[in-house]
Amino acid sequence: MFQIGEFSKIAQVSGRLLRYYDQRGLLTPAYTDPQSGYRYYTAKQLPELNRILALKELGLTLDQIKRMLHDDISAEEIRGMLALKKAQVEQSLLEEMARIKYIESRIEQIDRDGKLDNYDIVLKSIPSQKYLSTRQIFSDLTDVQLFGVEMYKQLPAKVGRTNIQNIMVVIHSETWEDDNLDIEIGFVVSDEVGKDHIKVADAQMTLYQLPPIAGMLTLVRVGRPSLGHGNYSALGDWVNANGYRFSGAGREVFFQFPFPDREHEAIAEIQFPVEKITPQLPT
Amino acid sequence: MFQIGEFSKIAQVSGRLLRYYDQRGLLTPAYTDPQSGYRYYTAKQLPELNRILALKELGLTLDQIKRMLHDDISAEEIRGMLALKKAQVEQSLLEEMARIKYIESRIEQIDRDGKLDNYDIVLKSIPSQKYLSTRQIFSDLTDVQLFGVEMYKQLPAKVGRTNIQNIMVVIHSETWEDDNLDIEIGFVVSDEVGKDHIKVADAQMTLYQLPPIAGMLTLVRVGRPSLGHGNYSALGDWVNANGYRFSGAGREVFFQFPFPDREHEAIAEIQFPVEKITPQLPT
DNA sequence: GCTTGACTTTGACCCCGCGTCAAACTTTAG
DNA sequence: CTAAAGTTTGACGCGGGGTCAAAGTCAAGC
Repeated sequence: MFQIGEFSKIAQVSGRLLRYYDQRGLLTPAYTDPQSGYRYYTAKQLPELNRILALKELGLTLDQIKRMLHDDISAEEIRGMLALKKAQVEQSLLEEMARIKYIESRIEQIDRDGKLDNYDIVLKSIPSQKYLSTRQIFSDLTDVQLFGVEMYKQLPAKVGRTNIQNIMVVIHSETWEDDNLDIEIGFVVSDEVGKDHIKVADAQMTLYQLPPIAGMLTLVRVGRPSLGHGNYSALGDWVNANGYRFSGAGREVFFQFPFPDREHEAIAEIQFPVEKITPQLPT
Repeated sequence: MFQIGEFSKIAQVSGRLLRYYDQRGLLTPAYTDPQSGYRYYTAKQLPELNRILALKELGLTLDQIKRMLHDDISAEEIRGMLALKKAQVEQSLLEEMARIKYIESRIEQIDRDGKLDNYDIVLKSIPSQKYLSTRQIFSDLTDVQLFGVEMYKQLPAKVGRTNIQNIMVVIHSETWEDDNLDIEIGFVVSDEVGKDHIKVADAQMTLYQLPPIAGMLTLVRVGRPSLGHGNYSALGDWVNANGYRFSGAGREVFFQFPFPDREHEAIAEIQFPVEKITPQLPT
């Protein structure tokens, strides 16, 4: 019989850990003095403790270990738990590898520019939204801007001021040609809106439900849209560096619309749906 | 100006997180109503929040991020922090890879034997210890056992009962030949022991300080030593599966010495110093 | 102006696996 | 028998918030 201190020296663990495992019901001392509360361990408990430590090393939680030790679980079930744990560790391994590449790309960016970017790229998920929009070929960006102004004038009265959220522009053009822009423009609206055919400045606007998007790469641009060309290339760099690819049309959501007299105050979030290129585990 | 709920929807984060970042001084709302305490955010704070989220994605702590944002830190310092973080992530990547191999080896072991082993292998570090021992060539294991019994009879009186810890046996033989065992046997003793030349049964015992060992692979054997041959091969499997190699002579530390009439109650910890084979990062 | 319902506030507890005190008690060596 | 060494329970802390609860505030519609 060893006192807790002696046992902890033999096993190279702290006394606190032994008390904690007692309290959690993982390793109960062979004898506990009812008067003093002193815990006494035997050498036979050393392998029991080692089993706990070995399972902990595998990354299992103490509750899982407790179940494996006390509830008699079949070898098959234990195998399953280990296989699950292995899959989880492999997953986090992939995430760590992505994190390293991401850190590397930020370091390279500092080496190139001598400072951190003034924008940051964030991967989010976007819930389903209702979108009241029209799709047209615009021959000039100014026309797009004017159409936005017109929407701000007319739509609040038609669908209710409180139902209107942000102007969103979807860029359907594959390439950017200033005089041939295939663009969808409209408002993200709340679920209450039911009317689905509304005219704004000779354009027919229709309402539909956008699907949720699990992986949406976003970047906020502050200031004149025309000054933000570097933003798009930054997104391209990001997908290359982090092992993603674009999986759909990009959008811009305007939190502050670029009204003609206040273009420099515009704030927009550039969004691109992306998907991860299936990664390979190192061998 | 957005209320916290609206802002949290735009940014796809919880309101709790925004309040928490306010409290931690990471992102203070553009305006806080002194009467009601309501927080109001502007669209310009969206990029600020995104910067925080991006840095968090890199694995930095909130305190580190706060310093990067507020204390004006040079790009060079930021680069250093990122490089440090990268090294840390690489380290934990290596550990995860080791963990996966370890889990795999346990799964294979279940597939082979249909159940979990009844022993577990644990890697510890061992502090420096004083060792009072003699090294001899024994022609028979029984002689080793009898010498141990003799030590238990004579040594407590000579160095003090409370100073004696466990019998430890170091196996210097490279190969195991039953009739030619190069073995060191003695007691681990407390630091108080000063006498360094003591005779036990015609053998001269000398005292010296064992160095600490950072990586000691251990396994507890319960029962007759002769029945524990599988233990040694299990240790060999472990080092192969986990990318280590043996780096010195093995030992056995007896928590319950195998006295001739109670061999089946013996409990010993088999110890082998090991070192990690330098691992390679995946590319 | 009032009500109602939606929103927001602060505060507290919870998670995990212990490390690290502190104050009071018990055992052990001499 | 005493002093020193060991042990007990209990509480707080960590990191990054999630998840209530109770109370206060705001905006829309009448």
